Amino acid sequence: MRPTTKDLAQAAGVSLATVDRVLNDRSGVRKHTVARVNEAIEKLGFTRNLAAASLARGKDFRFLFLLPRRGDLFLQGLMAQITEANTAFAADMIRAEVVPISDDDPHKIAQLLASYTPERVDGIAIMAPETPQTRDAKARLIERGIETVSFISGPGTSDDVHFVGIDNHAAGATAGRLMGRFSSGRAGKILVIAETMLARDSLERRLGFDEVINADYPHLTVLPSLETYGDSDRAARIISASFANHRDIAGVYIPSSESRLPLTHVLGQSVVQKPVIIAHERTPYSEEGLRSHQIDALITQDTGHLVRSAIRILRARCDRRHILASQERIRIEILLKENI
Amino acid sequence: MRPTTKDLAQAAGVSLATVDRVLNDRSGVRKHTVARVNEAIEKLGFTRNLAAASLARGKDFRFLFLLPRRGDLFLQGLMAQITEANTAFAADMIRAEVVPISDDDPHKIAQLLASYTPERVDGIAIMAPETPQTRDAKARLIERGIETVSFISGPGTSDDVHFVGIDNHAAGATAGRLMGRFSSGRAGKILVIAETMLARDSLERRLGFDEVINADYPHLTVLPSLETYGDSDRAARIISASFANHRDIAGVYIPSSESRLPLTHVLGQSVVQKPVIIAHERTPYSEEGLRSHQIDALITQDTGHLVRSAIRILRARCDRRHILASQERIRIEILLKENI
DNA sequence: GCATTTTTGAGGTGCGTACCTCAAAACCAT
DNA sequence: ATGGTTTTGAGGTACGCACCTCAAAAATGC
Repeated sequence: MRPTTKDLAQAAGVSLATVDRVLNDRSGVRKHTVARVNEAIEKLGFTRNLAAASLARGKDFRFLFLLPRRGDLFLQGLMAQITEANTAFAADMIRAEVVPISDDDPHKIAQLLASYTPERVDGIAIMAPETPQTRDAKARLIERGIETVSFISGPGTSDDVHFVGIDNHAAGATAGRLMGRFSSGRAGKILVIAETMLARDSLERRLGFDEVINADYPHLTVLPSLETYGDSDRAARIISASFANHRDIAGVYIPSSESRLPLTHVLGQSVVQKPVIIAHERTPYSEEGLRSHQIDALITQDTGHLVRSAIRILRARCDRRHILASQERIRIEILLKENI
Repeated sequence: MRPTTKDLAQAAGVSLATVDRVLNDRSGVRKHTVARVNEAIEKLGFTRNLAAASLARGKDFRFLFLLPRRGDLFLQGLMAQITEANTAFAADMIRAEVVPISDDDPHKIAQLLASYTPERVDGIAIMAPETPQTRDAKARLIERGIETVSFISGPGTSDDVHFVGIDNHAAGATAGRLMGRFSSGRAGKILVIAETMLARDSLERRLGFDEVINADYPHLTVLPSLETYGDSDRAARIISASFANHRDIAGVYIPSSESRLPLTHVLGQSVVQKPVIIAHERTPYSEEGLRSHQIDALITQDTGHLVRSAIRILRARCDRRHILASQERIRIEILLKENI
């Protein structure tokens, strides 16, 4: 049978109360005694029974996901995953809710963060660009005892908060490698179409992409990024112009998570030879594009994994429990038609 | 606050004892009453507090992983993951142990399975080819109340047991697609080197591989599979012979999880143009091959995910709890140097 | 309507931990 | 040694549920 706190107390020659004080590092125990208890923990291989602990604590956890308000397919998928995770984690006394934010207004976000109290919220996953304002607000949240993780949107330089997401530079490099290898030595231009290059993710992806293309595929030239700003008319105009200017477009790379708008306009162009098309994120639209051979490859991150990982990390930090790093690492996935 | 069994009893107008009988479907409750309780569950949105339940039950779970005795790098990695999972799941009262088996002796495996009793073992993950003997043995295990899952090695036709692993046909097809696209229109032969084609995984992968190559890359010809039987001398001989016979080897595909042996001999050949090399599974060796550009792509499955998924499924089935399918789906991953 | 069977209620115990109180013991400086 | 402070012990309650017993109530068969 597994050792309990009683066994621990006996082995360490102290009382249950003292064991409890050590386990939940409460004050009022001499260093010497703490050491004795810890030795006993080692010796017996004691592991806290989390079931009993969370039962005794009688606490339930409330986590928030602060997500950009604009509801593209990727974000919709993300929200669906949060709903699903909610039912899955219900048994663990965990609820997760989505809070829509305007990710372009750091001041407002900081204000929102400042409004949360530990009584109502235990942890927050934030998908927003890192700014001085939000960084400060996060620091103050932690002081108040609310855990935070950076979600999907780029890792801050601050190491004190976890980041749940992928290395976008590497993701771009992966796209670059595929573009190079898929284009079969054919010389030409590469079109890069983003929603906006102000977004850090797109920027980093482009850097990684360029690095690989420039290093290993000299016959390919990456054109300056086009930005749609989410505007269909504008997208139609600039994409058509690019195809008119360059007769030798060998590939199209779409670093944004929203690929639908740029893709519809790219696919509408008449071309001699179909360019290699690589986009990011799995959505019903992009998946269909892959199936019908319109898209050649997708670089994705598993949204279900992202959500569950964020929740697990927040939960573990609430109990200052150890995190299993290998489980929480989000991988850069490559999707072809065959392994959808 | 979350509703408890007391709230349920009150809402349904029955006693706690009856609620308990319904929840743990014990006998002796009229259909009518069961329905009333279930309605109350719906209405209140009651969820069993698993922490309390598993605490009250006071049970700990013991799961076994029956893995082939031969200890190649892939299996070593798998075992490391089981050890790691063990510490991670300790808090949930779950222990996992590895039992080495000879996967070529169905009779012995069936015998081993027959020796397990529900008192000592709660669930078993079995990595072995499906045979009539093992299938029967599994069925008898389930009758005795021991849960089983098929692990990595091919899904049986029987739907009553879960399968934790990838679709090997699709994995082979993915490899085929990459081979076709990476070989840049260059015509030639494709060498397939397996440990043995008696293994169902290798067979299915090869089928998927051929399907794609034959359909979309007519300039590539897939040669009959070479089998090393894990013998280094034999590998050296047959691989050298193949390279001598065919001057135009454009690619090498290694469907087995053990890629070290075939690869060392392939890399030793002197060739005019380096063939595209695609292998399976991430090991320290194959990872290094990817880094040093010796291997062009790896098709892998996440061993950590495999192990945790098997444990979660066994655990859920012990409590006849619902399984979150999306979390347990093992993906076919593509690894390039950039997204290692 | 009777005896018999089935269903239900009431109540208890225990799981391993958290957290509380109060008193006793050990330690410390003077 | 004295008083004051810190550390420890003993004991309790509570958490939500599983599982048990025994008696009462209800349904059933004849």
